[in-house]
Amino acid sequence: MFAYTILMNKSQEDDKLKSRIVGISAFFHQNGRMPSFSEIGEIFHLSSKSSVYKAVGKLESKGVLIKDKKGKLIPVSIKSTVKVLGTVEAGFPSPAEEELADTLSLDDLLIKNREATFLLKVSGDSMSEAGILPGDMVIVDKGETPKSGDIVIAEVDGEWTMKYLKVRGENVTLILVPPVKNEPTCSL
Amino acid sequence: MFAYTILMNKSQEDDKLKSRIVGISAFFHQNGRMPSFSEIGEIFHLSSKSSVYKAVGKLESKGVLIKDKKGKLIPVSIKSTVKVLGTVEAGFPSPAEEELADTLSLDDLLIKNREATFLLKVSGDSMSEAGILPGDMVIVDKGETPKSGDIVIAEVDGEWTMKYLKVRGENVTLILVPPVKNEPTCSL
DNA sequence: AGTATAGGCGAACATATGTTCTCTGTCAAG
DNA sequence: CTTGACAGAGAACATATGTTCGCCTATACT
Repeated sequence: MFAYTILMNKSQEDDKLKSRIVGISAFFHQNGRMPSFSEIGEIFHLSSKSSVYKAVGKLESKGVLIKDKKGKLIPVSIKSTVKVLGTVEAGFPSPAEEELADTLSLDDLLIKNREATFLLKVSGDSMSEAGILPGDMVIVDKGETPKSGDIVIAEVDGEWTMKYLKVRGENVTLILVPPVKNEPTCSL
Repeated sequence: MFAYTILMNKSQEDDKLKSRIVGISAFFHQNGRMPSFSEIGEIFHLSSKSSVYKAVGKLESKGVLIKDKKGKLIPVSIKSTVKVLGTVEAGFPSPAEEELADTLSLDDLLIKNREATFLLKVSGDSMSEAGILPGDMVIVDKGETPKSGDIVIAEVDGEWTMKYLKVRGENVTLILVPPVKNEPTCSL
């Protein structure tokens, strides 16, 4: 009939918030959109929309959720999918480290200009020294203007090959955009 | 006062549909959600929701859009971000090829188990033969059970290194999942 | 004791939502 | 010229939406 509030300490409260975020995240990745307030009610096991409203407001004040000007939820940290950890030699992530892990989306990390980006498969081994082996796939951004030192895809004598772009003067219009500084490609 | 329909031939019709999909895609990537029917009306320059309903139904019959059981639009080809093309040697994509290009999301391509996937930076050069150079980032899926021949991240004498897993008998629990067959890693 | 606070329920409200209906004008085919 | 198909407008409808208010209970703090 009435609500029986179960008080909890700080860590329990954090666990509660985290599990709620996980629930919303699961809904988002399953349905391709953010849940409505009544749907959040089902996720949180709240039978009242006003309770959902308060809970969402709390999550919003913590910066986990953001609303539209129309009140609709927009995915912010929800959309990000991969946790980022340290180096391999530094040791593998412990559960404690996972808590502090930052998350990001591979799409957002690797793609700058969505319309001008392509995926190509490499068949030659001309760039094997740079870690690009035959069979790898490369992400190409043809919207960027190539800088000297970049790896570019250029037409040489009617054939397309991957080369370093070293000096100016060549009429090359397509480059391989480096998502990380000094690491000019992504092979997989 | 009334609608003046401008009839158009086949290619013009395709252009119209494509521009509408582009409009919806732009809305999705800008707002993080699919537009409502009234918002689609603004995108399509339709002042009536029923016209939007018909237009959406047409797009739906072509498989470009899919609806919930609740009538809400879910992103399908909209979410995908990168066009996939042929090999480098096969020649660079012409505008005609771009039309036929398939699109996919890097997240969906590279990540199987979202909760168990991490991003690690490589500092050693133990796997340089496989194209994994120092400074590269690798995608690790610790939810998969390693197969022989996979590249795994294992603890050897208290240190974490990347090695090939060749035979059984080692107590390794974390592997590097190969998103493409015979290409067991992604470096960038 | 009493008071305050936090979290939840339920009702109410204005608006937005998807859906269906009829109607109007334009074009192409008969 | 007539007919039918097509695309859009406009109104109507049932439901879903986000938001606000008042009331409740259980704990925490004087």
